[in-house]
Amino acid sequence: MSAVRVRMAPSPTGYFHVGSARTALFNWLFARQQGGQFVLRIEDTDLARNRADATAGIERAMTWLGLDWDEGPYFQSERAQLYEAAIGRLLSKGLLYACDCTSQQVAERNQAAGRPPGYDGFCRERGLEPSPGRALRFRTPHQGRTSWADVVRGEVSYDNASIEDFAVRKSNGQALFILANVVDDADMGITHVIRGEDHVPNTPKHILLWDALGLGPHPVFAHLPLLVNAARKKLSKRRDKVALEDYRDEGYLPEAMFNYLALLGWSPGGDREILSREQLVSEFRLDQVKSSPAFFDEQKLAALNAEYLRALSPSDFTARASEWLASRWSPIAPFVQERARTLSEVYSMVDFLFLPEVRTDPAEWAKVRRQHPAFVALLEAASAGYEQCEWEPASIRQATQEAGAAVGVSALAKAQAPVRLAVTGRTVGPPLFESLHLLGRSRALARLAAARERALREDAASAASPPA
RNA sequence: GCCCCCAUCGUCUAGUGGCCGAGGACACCGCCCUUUCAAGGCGGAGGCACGGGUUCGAACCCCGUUGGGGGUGCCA
Repeated sequence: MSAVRVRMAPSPTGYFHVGSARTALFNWLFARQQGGQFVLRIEDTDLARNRADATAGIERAMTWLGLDWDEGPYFQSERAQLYEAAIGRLLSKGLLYACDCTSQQVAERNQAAGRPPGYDGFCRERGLEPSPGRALRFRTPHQGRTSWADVVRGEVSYDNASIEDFAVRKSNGQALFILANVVDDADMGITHVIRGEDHVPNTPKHILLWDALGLGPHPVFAHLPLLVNAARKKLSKRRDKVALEDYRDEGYLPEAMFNYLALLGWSPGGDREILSREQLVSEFRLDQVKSSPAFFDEQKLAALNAEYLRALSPSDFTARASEWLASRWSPIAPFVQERARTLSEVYSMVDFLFLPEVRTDPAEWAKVRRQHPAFVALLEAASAGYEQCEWEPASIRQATQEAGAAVGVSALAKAQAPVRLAVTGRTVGPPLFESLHLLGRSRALARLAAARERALREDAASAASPPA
């Protein structure tokens, strides 16, 4: 009886997707309940899209959720020799062949022949020598079927003839995910591969490679249902709010998120929904996970979060809320410290970070408008610059300076005043560029637009009824 | 196009052949409580995609249809 070993294998894309969080959670629950190990492995075979700071983000997010790992993180980028050894073995068995087709050539041949997309096996019998500049492809068998008993979906089966000769090594010599994944799962003794449904089509390839490498019995596969948006499409970074840290920043409690995620695709049965971490560990059943996609419903998450909030003692609630509040403004705390004479003044210097819309003193508004004839033009120029620039204090400063110059305001100080009023509602406060940075681009732009409209409305009104 | 998968209220789900005249939760509506708003209590509307089988009996099993999704990269 071998102990359960599962793994979470994210690619370092710069943020931790809620779908990844759910996958990580189910792996973690299964490992903890079975008394097994949970391994963290970073799938960074594609150096081109690797982000140096991404791993830290993944670790931070998992730690926030309370998912601790027993081993790792391992990095595929440091394990290339292992993949090379596996490639050597496959090569010696004649299971790999070199290919110098470009994807464009493949596409053109397919189109010309009226074939569906996918590699056409052009080099399969050409006998090309493996060499730099040539990719290596797996010689997929043309007969037979590849199937497995998926823990959540039951028997899944593919006709081998429908599986293309997929690449395992790029022409630049780098091993591909599909190969690295199999080699690592074997090397790390992974017993259960629990991952998203989007990996189902990869699974027959994994099994084929696994067997070709003679790695013994393959792991048990469990493909979790996808998390979808309101349109029932896979959650994606472009369309949807998918970064776990965004939910954290908006004040969701990790224990509520933990509980909610556990309910996506699984249920304890009966009427219960609020379950502690311990209850989830003991009651979770991998083989009861549903196979249909689940909508990530923030409204329901919020309701659950509210229940967790109410369940806190008043002192715990105060502590958690204070901690969150502090985390929101602490990046500019040193600047506030220099300017505040009393603690009570701190509030008026940071309130713009918390208010949904700025509150502007009418007298200050009037004063700034009087002193800055180019008010509207400046806001417009600043908005245009802010949309383009990198969202860092130095770049924001430069964009502001350029916006000022564009409307004939050469002094940076003069260019700042209208922006500050629009964005913070005040004429004094912590340094503007740090404040903007912390506020975030979208909120900053929205406030600039609101102030501009207000000014235009006033101008229109005064033009309609000129003062006597 | 081809391959694979999925299908219970708007949403997350309970349901594994009789306990289902289908239960809970979120959202929605109404009432109560209440100085307000929440919270809480009570009630309401709302679903087994469709068609064939199998069976004494089907939300549950089988087949088909329809609808939806995933994949189809020298990405992961």
